[in-house]
This record gives sequence, C-alpha cells and structure tokens, in this order.
Amino acid sequence: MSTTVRTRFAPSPTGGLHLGGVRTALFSYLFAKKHGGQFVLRIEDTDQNRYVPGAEQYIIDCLEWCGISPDEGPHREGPYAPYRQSERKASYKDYALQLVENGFAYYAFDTPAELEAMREALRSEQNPSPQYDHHTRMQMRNSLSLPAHETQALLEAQMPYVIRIKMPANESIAFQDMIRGEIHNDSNLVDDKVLLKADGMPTYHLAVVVDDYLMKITHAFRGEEWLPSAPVHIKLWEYLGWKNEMPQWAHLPLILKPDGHGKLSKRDGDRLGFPVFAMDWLDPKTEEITKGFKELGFLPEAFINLLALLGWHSGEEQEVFNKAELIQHFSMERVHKGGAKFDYEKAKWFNHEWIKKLDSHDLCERVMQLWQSNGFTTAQPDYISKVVSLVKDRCTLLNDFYSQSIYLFESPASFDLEAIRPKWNDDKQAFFMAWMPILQTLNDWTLGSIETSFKDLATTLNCKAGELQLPLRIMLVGAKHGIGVFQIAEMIGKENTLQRIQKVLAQLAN
RNA sequence: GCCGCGUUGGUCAAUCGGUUAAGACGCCUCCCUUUCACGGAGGAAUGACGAGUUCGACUCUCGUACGUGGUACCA
Repeated sequence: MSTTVRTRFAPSPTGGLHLGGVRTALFSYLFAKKHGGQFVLRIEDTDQNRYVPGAEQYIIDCLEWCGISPDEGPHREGPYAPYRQSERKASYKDYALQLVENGFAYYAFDTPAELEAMREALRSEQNPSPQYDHHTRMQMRNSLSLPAHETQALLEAQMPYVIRIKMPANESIAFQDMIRGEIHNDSNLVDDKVLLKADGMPTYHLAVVVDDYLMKITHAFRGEEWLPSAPVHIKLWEYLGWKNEMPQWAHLPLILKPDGHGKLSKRDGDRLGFPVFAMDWLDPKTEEITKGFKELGFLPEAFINLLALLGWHSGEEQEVFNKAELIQHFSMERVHKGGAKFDYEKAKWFNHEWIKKLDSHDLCERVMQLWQSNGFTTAQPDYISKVVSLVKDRCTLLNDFYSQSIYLFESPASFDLEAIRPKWNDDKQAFFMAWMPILQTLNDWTLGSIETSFKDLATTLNCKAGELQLPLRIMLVGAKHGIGVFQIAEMIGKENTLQRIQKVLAQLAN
C-alpha cells in the first residue's frame, strides 16, 4: 500500500480562478510538496449550463504562472486520466447504481414542479427551505415510496429520474478536519442530496468522492463553504465501501471582502479597485475582462507569498518567503480557522518587498519582457539593467518601472514650470547659462564631477546650490520626482542634459 | 428559521493558564534627503459580552451577541 501524499485541486471552470481558489490550490501544492507527494488537478466541468469555454486552460495557465503547476491533470499525462469530470461520466452512474442496489440510494422521479410544490406546501416561517429528507421522502415519488413493480415500470418507460442518497436517521456523523478537529453533524438535518442528475451527470458530491477514491487522493483541501456537505461525502465513502481509504479533510477559511462582509467575489475587485483573479480573464460569453494580478504588475513570487500569509502564519517574524521556504515552513497546524479579509495595501507591500529582493538580473529580464510586450523597447539591455537597479526602490508594481524611469530614456513631454517660476530669478538664469559651457567641456561625465562642477559654480556665483537643484530636476525629469539629479545627468549623457536645460530655459523666458 | 464554522488593534496576526498581549501592513510624528521614494527612530490603536473552572484566563467550559457559510437536478 502506498503512503504517498496526493492532494487535489478540483475547480469548476465556470468563471475562472479567484483568490480563494488559488489559495486552495497553493495550500494543496505546499502540503503535497512538503511531504514529497503529488498535486493533482481535477476539473469539475459537468455543469453544462455554466460551463465557460477556455476556463480550463485559464486555470492551468494561472497555476503555471504561480509556479504551482499540478503533477497530474488534463494538461499532461497521468496514471489516473482522464482528469475531466465530463470525460469520466460513464463510471459515475455505475457507482450510483451500486448504491441503489445496496439500499444506500434510491431513484426519485419527482419533476421540478413537484419538488417546488412540496417545498411550497411545507414552507413556513420556521422552515423557509424544506428539504427532501427522511421526513418528506415517503411522500414523494421515488423507489422508496413506490411499490417495486411501479418503480420498475417507470424505469422501463424511460421516465426521467435522479438518484438520491438515503441519509440515515438518528445518526451522529463525525469526522476529523485537519484544521478544525472533530466536527459533528446530526444526520436528521442532512438532506437526501442528488447524486446523479436526470441528464446522467453526477453532482459534485458523487463525482468528488468517486474521483478522490479512484485517483487515490490522500488529503482533500477545499473551501470552508463545503463544510455543510461534508457529512454527505463521509456517508458516501462509507456506503461505497471505501471508508478506510477516505482522505483527510482540510476545510480552508474563507477570504473575505476587505470592507463589508461576505466572501470575496469577482465584483468586489471591480468595485474596490484591485484584482481578485491571478491573471486577466476574458469571459467569452460576456466579453468582459477581469483584471489579474499578473497584468497589474505583480510578481508570481509575491502573489503566492501574500496568498500563503492569508490564513496561514509561520509563527516566526519572517513574512517574505519564496516557494521553497513556504514548502519548508508550511504546516496545517498553523492554518487559521477564521476567515481573513483581503488587504490590497499589504498585497502591494509584498510585491514591493519582492521587487527589492529579486536578483537584479532576473528583475531586469522581467521588466524588459513587460516593456517588450507593451511595445516599449528603446535602450540597450545593460542600460536598462542599470536603470532598473537605480529605480527599483520606488517601484511597487512591475508597471511602475515605466513611469519611474521614462525620463531616463526620453525627454519629458512637459515640464512642471509652475514648480520653478515662483522662485525663479535672474541669478538662477545666469547660473544655468554659466553652467552649460562648463558641462560642455567636462571631460569626465560622471555623477561626481557633474555634481562638483555644479556646486563649485554655485559657490563662485554666490548661489545656494540647494535652491538650484529643484529647477535642475524639473529640467531633467519634468516633475518633482525621481532619483538623484546628478545621477540622472550621468545616465542620460551630456547632450541630453544640455538639451533639456536649454529647453526649459527657453520656456521660462517666454 | 434551522444547521455548521468562526471571533486578539482599521487589516494580517503571535501567544498554546502566569508576558509591560510580539511582529507586519496602513496611519501619525521626527530624522535622513533642498524632489519622490528607500531607509532609520518613535507614536496612537487589540483580547465581543456575561457567567463559571482556577491561586491566576486572551488562553479551558457554558451561555449570549455578532460575523460567516450552507440549507438546489450549482459548485
């Protein structure tokens, strides 16, 4: 018997991947890798009404970008293929029938209208959502309430049916959750969930149990929203005779909206101005684009780092972890029980830390790649490399590199003259007029000598060097920001420096 | 309504019966810098409430409140 850890991520490709989903995948991945096991991707794609084409590939792409690609899944060969629920359709029915045969499930012929009628009849203030359960099932049209020959007749007449689990009465269903410990449920309060739909497709409940069994999953991670249906799954494992192979469960806490309440959803991102998807998602049905962390300039390292710290904590002071460190430090005991509100400010801080932490060659590669894809490719790689290391401290997102360094590549489109004018005078004009020829003849074009010539001249002309620096900055950058002025002059070279000074001097004269 | 899960500053959170209740983000002040940042120093800000157990409770138990999830032929 194998003891290899096998975790799985079972997303539904109905709308893409939001933060909660990626985090489930991440924790599954970290746990599997920590124990030298495999991480399996299993696609939940049998809801034809909601299926979104392209979503599966999108999920695979997101996981790859995050650096947590599954070892097995629809994107690659694996011993338990196929990994798409839709392609496993045939086998689920057999298991459902096996359950019926053993008395753990039954055929139900009720039409949607009949179901609605039952709910309507039983609905009250005390019970706003009546269930199909051991209280009501004998009043419904199913193989439990009908005589055997009638059931047989309906079946032969091809009457549409679903298969429902027969939840036992008066039983305490308990299971062990890796995060929450022992959890109890009263079987009387669990309804007879549909296992096989009228179209022959399994519901999640049946499919996930069958697949986890067949794929030999040892540890199942999912969101806390699945906790209420866990007792159904527990009984299924038991009824199918696989109790000893049941995986360990881990129900991850929810990621909540940063402001109000509730689970974080796609709409919150639009509303509050931050991404909730890993990468840009173009919904083929609505043609709507949802912005992703990647496109907004997040590094995948930072993304998984911030996600890992949302609901998990190492217990030590370290907060910035690379993937290897996450794997090493990760432990289920330190996963939180309570939901965590997402904080975009902290998310950006993580990215900033990662920009500073990244090897400068690596960082430069990524910046160049980004610029290339945006059609901005001007300078030589070694110049860009120098620029990147000079400005990286002031960049929070990868996209900031453009705005933070554009003045090192081209002359500013406009100059903030209003920042200079109030204190501009003839002395300052005279200073720059005198400085230009000095620069012109400066042989050693380095930060140090440029600065020395600037300060020496200021002393000679009895000007305050400090007061001249802001005008010079405006001349070179166009605005009140950027790296050291003399550094800028050195970077852009003598010709550009003189040109920009002249340009502003001319504009000030008008 | 019922059931499940949860609750330490604005946010992420440490603590696993005895601490001045860490740290980080954000915010504020100062320093550095005659730009914007980075960096450095400091500050404000936390145990939902009520009982009980105990010499002692943020920590254990119970209750209440609040939050959140579920209550579908959706996942």
